[in-house]
Amino acid sequence: MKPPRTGPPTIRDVALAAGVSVGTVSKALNQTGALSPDTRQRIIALADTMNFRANAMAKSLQSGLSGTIGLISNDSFGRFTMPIMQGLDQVLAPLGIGVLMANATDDPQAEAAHVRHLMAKQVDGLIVTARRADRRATAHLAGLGVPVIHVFARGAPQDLTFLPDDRGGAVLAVQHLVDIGRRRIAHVTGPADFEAVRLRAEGYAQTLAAANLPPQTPLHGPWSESWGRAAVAQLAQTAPFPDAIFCGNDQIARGAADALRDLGRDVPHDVALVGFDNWHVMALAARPPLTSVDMGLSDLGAEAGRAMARMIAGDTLSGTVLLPCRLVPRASTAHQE
Amino acid sequence: MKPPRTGPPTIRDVALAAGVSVGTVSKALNQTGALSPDTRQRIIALADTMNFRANAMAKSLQSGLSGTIGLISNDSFGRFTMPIMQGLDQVLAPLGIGVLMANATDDPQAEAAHVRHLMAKQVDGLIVTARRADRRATAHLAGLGVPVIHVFARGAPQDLTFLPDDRGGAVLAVQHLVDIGRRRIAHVTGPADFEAVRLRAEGYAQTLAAANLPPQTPLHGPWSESWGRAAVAQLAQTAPFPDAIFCGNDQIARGAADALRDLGRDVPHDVALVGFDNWHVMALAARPPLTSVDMGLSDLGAEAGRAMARMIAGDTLSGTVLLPCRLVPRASTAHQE
DNA sequence: CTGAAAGCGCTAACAA
DNA sequence: TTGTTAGCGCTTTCAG
Repeated sequence: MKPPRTGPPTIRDVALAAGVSVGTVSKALNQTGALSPDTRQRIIALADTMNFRANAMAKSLQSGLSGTIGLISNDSFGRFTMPIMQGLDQVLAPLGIGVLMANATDDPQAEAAHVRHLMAKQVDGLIVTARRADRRATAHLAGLGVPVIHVFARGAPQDLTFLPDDRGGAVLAVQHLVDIGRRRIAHVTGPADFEAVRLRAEGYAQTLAAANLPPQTPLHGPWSESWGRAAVAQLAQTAPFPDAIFCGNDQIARGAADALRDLGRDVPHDVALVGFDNWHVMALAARPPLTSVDMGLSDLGAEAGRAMARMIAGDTLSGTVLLPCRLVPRASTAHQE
Repeated sequence: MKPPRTGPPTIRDVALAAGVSVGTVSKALNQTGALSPDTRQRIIALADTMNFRANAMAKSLQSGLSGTIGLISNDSFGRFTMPIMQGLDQVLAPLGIGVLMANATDDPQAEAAHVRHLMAKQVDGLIVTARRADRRATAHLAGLGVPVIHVFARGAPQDLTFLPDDRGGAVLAVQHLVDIGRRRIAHVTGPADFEAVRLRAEGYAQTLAAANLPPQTPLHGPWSESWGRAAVAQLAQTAPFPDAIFCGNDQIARGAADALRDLGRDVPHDVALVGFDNWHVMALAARPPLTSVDMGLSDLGAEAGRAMARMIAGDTLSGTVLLPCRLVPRASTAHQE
């Protein structure tokens, strides 16, 4: 006398209950094969009342697809990763694809271990995100046998990469400053070895040139508020003082705003300010709230998700896709009467 | 003539190459069964050179365990979730357990959908994190058939919950202020409907009482910098002005620091400041850098991971575990000569 | 000490 | 239109 089966109902239980074979149930539930409409309906209804859920592991073993992808990132604060993850999940969850996270560090050794762990879990694809210094080492990502997509940080050239259009974002920002009548527009930004920094500086220079305005040499420093403050102090020593500053990120912009207030310069009246990232905790808390460039990270994630789904289905995609940025105007560039 | 097998090597390939049976390979690789030491070694070595990785899906189907758990959170910025995730992954990855993420919102409907998605992926357990308003609705988490652990936010009473010791953290903070000689210690904090807010207020009151100092009614407001500034303005209207403020989080503390500077009050000389969260982007960027209470979120995650591993193995755990907070002293309470 | 065989839950030919 | 059967890759009795 075998113990009365326990646990969730299997396809067998449904077949038994419906008085048909397992194969028939499978066909009914998957909308495949040729079945009389009413057996199909009957089985579907029955499965539903029995609360039957097909065992994902069995399906996976059968199909060779785990139905999960790996997301590997080295952005420990999650400031960039979370929005990307959100966009990703939003398109992948409805497709029945799950996202396995692995927090890597900058240690390539540890990162390789994470990749191994994810591969051992049989992920159907890998999304690689990173704080973006320049192109990162990706040796351990070669020949994995699954699609690899890079988001927000450039990866190996043969892989598909999604990036925000940094140059375009800078154009948006600087053109906005030009449009509100600013003429002496400075650029205070991050370390020069970031590709994004170079691209934004290009967008800055090119927009000024198009407007026949004098470009200024970008000021490079760390991505911090204190650098923003220091940069303003530096700017204050050389006349004429700018009437606008395009900042490389919101932290720098916020530091600049604080320093300008300490100097008695009004933002936006004396100096208009634009940041980058549209990081709400910074942009909204700053005094005044910062106009900023939004990189649309969740869109980036969503696009990567769609591409991943296609690649899992067999398409082969590669190259670099730039997604547009969006300007979010706030008080730091508000029109003055 | 069948096509020459492709794809990763299976246990069959190893068995063939080793000239033994599949069962033997399984035993060798899993350190189970009774095998002669040298066949075991030989097989292990061979599998290694063949770069054999046991198919996780087949193992899962066999064991009934997917080797993944779900992490569901509604903290869209990831500020609280990421450190928890990190601790979790740190203990779970070496155990071969992956973490599937689902970004819920506050919408219970959507959250239920996420839970269904995770359950469909056959997760072996569920970790629930949240921005913590009070005990959240958890109806959709009942009777899932897998262990559920709540981290950082209180869940259903029958589930295991890991929380930071908010009251203890507050005691640490206020005692520190007492120790550096402050006597008029105010408390500016978040909305009163957060359990954490109530607990911290209790710790505050109890520490003052123990030191024979006059307690002040906590000032409640949103978790924002602007509330920190507003609260200082409010405090400024009632003499005597405090010589220390214990703030409910780092954003409030930072707002307070800014407002105090605008008022010409020196921090820490005139007013010492302690924040909560030890959120680096706030605590370090503030002027001066903030002394803060660290909730040890990654420890919380690590503990939850260990507990989850035990529960998956069959242990049944429940109740609420409080983990200690840690005070991180910085310039905002620095000793003055 | 090792091999053979059953079976985890499901899908997909192929038969009936 | 439906049932039967052979696996997917692995573990685990049970024989030998």
